[in-house]
Amino acid sequence: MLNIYNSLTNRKEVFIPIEPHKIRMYVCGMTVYDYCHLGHARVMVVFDMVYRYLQAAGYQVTYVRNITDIDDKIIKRANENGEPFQALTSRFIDAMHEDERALKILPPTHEPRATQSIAGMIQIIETLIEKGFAYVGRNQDVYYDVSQFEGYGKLSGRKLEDLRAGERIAIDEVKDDPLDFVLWKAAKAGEPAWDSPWGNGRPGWHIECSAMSMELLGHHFDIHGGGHDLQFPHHENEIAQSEACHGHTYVNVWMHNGFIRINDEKMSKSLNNFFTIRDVLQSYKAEEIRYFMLNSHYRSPLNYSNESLDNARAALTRLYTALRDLPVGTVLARSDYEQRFRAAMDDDFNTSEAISVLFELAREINRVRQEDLSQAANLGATLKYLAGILGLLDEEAEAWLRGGSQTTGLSDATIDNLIRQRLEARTNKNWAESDRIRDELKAQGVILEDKAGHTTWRRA
RNA sequence: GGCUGGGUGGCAGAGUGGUCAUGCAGCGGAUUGCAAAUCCGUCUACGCCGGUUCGAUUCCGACCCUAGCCUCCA
Repeated sequence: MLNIYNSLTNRKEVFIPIEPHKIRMYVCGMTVYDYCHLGHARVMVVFDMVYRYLQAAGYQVTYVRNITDIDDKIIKRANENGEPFQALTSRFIDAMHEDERALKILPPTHEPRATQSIAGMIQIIETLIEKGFAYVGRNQDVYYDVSQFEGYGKLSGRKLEDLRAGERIAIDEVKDDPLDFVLWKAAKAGEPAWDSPWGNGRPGWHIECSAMSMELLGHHFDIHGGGHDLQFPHHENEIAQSEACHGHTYVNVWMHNGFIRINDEKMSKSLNNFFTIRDVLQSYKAEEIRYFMLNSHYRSPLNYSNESLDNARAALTRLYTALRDLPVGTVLARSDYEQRFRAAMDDDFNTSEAISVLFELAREINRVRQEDLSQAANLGATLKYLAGILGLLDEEAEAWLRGGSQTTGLSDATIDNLIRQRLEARTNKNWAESDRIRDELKAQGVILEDKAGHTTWRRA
């Protein structure tokens, strides 16, 4: 039985889909004006893991992850670059897809863009105005009237008076209440704009997700996810808009992933302490990034450091080493390993515990491979199968181990050649020469392992 | 100030009212020409102070420290 922690109720709940065997899930994606950083990578990886596991658990999942391709930052950046905003966004959408492919992120079922749902947004705003939840402000922007929505604050656990008492609420003459948020922004000269009943303008940030999710998933769906920082105000506002518009529950389960940190501080654009995915891919394999993220629970903060990535590399090396040289096997049906793996995943996606099962499989493979190779192969198939649910261990073991972090100066052919020379020395019991060659390779980041009849190698 | 979280062994990171997380590192052994890899064994824990309990790292309360949100942010 699957349990998911629901940010709306602050506790784990038994998950019951609205329609049996089907799940409709929406995740807030990127605003595309720059390269994705590790924080974005975490959202991608976490919800990719969720998507994969829900499917492995037998659900038919419709997964929507949007792209925000119009907003103030995009306009600003496009102006700085002196290019149309569409040129900017399409470039970074391509870059994002490249990063996702590297990280083995499965494409969502739908990937809608804000600019393609303007009509839907206008429709919602019109309904909100009709129902008295929205008004045109003194600057021609359209605002949501927070005081009209009874449940405002239920997701983030805030009360309106607490919010008003907040230190950072600025007085704003154009709104009735400083907490009211913008649904539609009137365009200034030269800004991208769409025609609307309130004049030329563009959507506010929150409305796009209400419109896109509604178009693709209906007015009521199962899971809505995103980074923890979106809980307030973004998701709170989404609930306010959608539920005021349709008059019933918008989403059953809200999921929020924790942040990536640098030196115990949130990684973010505003703090300028971020690493882009492509930065990190210079020194580490994508799978190492993925493992690093999955090794801790999705709601925990995750401190980024080279040590953590090195750790991930060592862990993956151990798993791939167990898989190396195994014949093809059959996945063990209903094994104790699989049951414990699923039990861990059913407990709010406890990937850390699920991964520990992978290591137990690896140990068992190593234990039995001498006496019972076919059993080892079956265990190996089981290991690959379970790891696959997390999007791990998808590579061929030998290739992964030889791949290393980055290509060393030595070519595979050179390495093989040196190994041949060393083999000759060993046949003649010329240990000094044999060790010299091994040290030489080690200095180049190549580690040798002498087996019964042959020598294998891997890059450190 | 309001609201959420978190403090676990050398490091990373799960979890539990009374037997093991797991990975890396350390130590001892097996194996090896020596290594590497692997296997077996093994050591360093649960912020602080009280309470509940036969027993608490795990439940309750206070305290200290720390992160996040309250402004764009994954």
